[in-house]
Amino acid sequence: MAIKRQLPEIKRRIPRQARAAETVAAILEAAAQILEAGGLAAFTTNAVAERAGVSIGTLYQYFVDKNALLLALARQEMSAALIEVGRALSGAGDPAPESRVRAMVRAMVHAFRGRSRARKAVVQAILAQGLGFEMIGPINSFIANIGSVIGPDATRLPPLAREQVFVLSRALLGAIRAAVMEEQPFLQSRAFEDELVRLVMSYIESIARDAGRPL
Amino acid sequence: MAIKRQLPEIKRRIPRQARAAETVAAILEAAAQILEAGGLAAFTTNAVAERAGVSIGTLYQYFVDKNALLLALARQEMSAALIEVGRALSGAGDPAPESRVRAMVRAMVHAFRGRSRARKAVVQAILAQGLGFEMIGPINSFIANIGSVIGPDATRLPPLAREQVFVLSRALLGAIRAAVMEEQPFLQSRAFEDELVRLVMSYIESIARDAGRPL
Amino acid sequence: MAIKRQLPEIKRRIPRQARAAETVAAILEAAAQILEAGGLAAFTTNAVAERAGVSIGTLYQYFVDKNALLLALARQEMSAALIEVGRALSGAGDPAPESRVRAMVRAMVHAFRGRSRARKAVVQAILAQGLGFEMIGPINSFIANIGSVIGPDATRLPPLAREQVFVLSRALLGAIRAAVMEEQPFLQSRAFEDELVRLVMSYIESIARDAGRPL
Amino acid sequence: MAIKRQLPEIKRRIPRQARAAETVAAILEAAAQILEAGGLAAFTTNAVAERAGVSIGTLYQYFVDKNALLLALARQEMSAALIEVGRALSGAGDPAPESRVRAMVRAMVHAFRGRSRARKAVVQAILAQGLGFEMIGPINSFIANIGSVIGPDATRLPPLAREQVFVLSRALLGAIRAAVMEEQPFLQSRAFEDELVRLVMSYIESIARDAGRPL
DNA sequence: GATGAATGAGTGTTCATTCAT
DNA sequence: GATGAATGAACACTCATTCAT
Repeated sequence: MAIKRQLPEIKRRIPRQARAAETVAAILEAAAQILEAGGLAAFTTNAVAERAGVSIGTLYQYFVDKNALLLALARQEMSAALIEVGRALSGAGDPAPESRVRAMVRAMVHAFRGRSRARKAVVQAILAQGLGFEMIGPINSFIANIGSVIGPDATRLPPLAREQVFVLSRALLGAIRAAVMEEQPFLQSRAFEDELVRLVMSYIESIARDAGRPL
Repeated sequence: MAIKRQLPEIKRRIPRQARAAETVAAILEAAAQILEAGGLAAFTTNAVAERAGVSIGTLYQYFVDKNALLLALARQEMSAALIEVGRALSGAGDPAPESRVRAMVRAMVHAFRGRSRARKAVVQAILAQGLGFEMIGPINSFIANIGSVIGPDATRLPPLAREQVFVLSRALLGAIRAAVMEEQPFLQSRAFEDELVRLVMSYIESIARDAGRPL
Repeated sequence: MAIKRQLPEIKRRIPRQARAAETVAAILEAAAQILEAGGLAAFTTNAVAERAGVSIGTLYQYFVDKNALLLALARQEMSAALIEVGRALSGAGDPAPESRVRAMVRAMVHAFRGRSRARKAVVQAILAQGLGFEMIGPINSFIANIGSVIGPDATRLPPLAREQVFVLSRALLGAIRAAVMEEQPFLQSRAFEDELVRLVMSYIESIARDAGRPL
Repeated sequence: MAIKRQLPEIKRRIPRQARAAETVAAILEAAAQILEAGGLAAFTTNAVAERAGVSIGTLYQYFVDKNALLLALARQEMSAALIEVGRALSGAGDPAPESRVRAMVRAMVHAFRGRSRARKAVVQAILAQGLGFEMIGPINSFIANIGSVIGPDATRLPPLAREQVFVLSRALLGAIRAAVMEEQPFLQSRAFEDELVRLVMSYIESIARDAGRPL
């Protein structure tokens, strides 16, 4: 059994009181706003503290350094996005494969829409540190089981191979991410959604065909 | 007190002498090395000048500012990658669609391999400035005509729609980029290549099918 | 890459604590000393901070930029000089016109004596920015009413015309300034004072005569 | 007899050939243009050389350093102004004192009008170096004899005292200079000219009266 | 003589972080 | 716990000046 790599202590202290929790929330919200408004360039600890209405000293009481703040924000935003996607998928009405894929795609596009500059900056910073893996992990495992999620019991696909999970998840995320970052006007259009669905469906169908179990 | 009328020129002077050309090359090479070794964080004008073996003043004789240097590097790296891909594609022996796609995929993976951190940093910085479009433009137009490149004359596809070009190019690039950035061990494996080919082929086939011209 | 959204505020923060006020005073005093010792050429933010015994960061905590520091110093020096002149004038014993003019002239010469290089540099810098009007404003309005200040109630002059105020104030200031700048040995002599008084008195008398109300 | 203080060598070489003289002229003209367009801040040796159409090396062939260039320019501009004033005075028609003073005043205002920014910058720089005396010397001696210039033979005044010359010249110059530097709209108005004339005339008359020789 | 590529000390300014109060 | 004044290393960038060609 692999030893869990202990991540370096992120928080200086665990907030035990209601007030402390509020303070942390205020700081994170301020960080997101600053990021949204001015990008990574405007993201300074002093600016965040000021907007949060706390002193710079207080900020450092809860976050060891600037990076810890960024990481905490990244985790918060990512998990929010994942929850949204998960909810969309579990509540899908039509059980047809394509309907479920479409629901997922729509949820992802939606999740990446609001506060796009903040998310973009966070993603950028995270990637720059090579921590992308940690953050994308949940999405990864989610797509790994896409076969079972999609197919009816009879034609259920076996779990995808490592490379297949990788290619599918990164291709999908990559296309959405690029649309967000380049601020493409068609980001929320039906046509774009259609093509994303086509991307996923055709890939899965190809795998299913090769496995002798066409959907 | 630091405000100056600054004409919007990119290069400060066009190198007319052999020595100057060498200097520019040295600076660009140094920039790539610094980026490769330490990422965007280590990319300071002073560090680049020092590694290039020139004074900081000389660096500024050829690049208006730090950003211009980054842009110049980006253009250089991008065009190098594109040339590699183009060559691979034009020189493909087997005219079968899948062979050609495979050649392209292989060239792209190859192109993105060496000096990955430098390329990563460059790409990151470019995207952060919203200049992604300019840099990715050539790749875009390349994929836009993929239909005609791939199909036999009889079944030649019409040019892809804007959203289709976008989704296909970004999905493919996104998957490769992620593999590079996350330093995935399978980056150059046959399995990974196979899946990338599958991604492209299944997508194109799906379009062809919808257009009533199956490959 | 050095571009930032900068709100147009002059002071970065209003000093709320005693220590802060001391720091600001120390910086201003240091600035005056540096200017006095080496003129505008020696006036660098680093030099000022060092002489003030604070870090460069502290200096920037109280002054947005070098210019703001210069402006603050200018305001301080100017108002000090004006207060001196005002005091001299209000406290004059002899109400005879010439006595009052002499008191004013003496106060101005006195005010411009100490720390002449500092004042000179400050004035120079202010003028270079076209802010001369703002700084000289108080002196202007002071001289504008010189007629009423000087004359007995019966012969009180009407307010001077714009051009008259200008010529009289600039002529007087110009002569004093030149004596200071050229370090004329007679700066504080009685003879020099006499001639300045003559300059003002003869000008005013000429105006009074034209207005039909000889003093 | 006082030993003439040998001014530090200004020119590196005395231009002996026509071409060299042209080059020097071009550089000085370029310097004036740069100064006029962008003030002292834009006045860099490289900018001057470029506008003059010569290499920076050539500029340094004729001027030891930046300061020498500035000084040369100052001398040129000053003497041009003086010549203008002298011409105006010698060619005056009406011999009445006030007419002659008016001619002089008008010439001075005129001389300081064109290329005001350049002159302003030059004056500023000169003063900052404490070389004001050298430059204003000619003007000084000009005003010293104003008495004899003005009065008819019978009432000719004796030469003014040192302090009187100083006060009159500096007062007049100061008023004009201030109007130029503050870019006063009335600079060329008749009203302004009238007041300058009044300033000079009333001062001279006062002296004449004290000397028992009213004009 | 002329050129212009190269130099590098020096400037203004930022911002993450500390610590005395 | 909270504050915010103070710190100072680090950075981008300028420009007068030199000197090999």
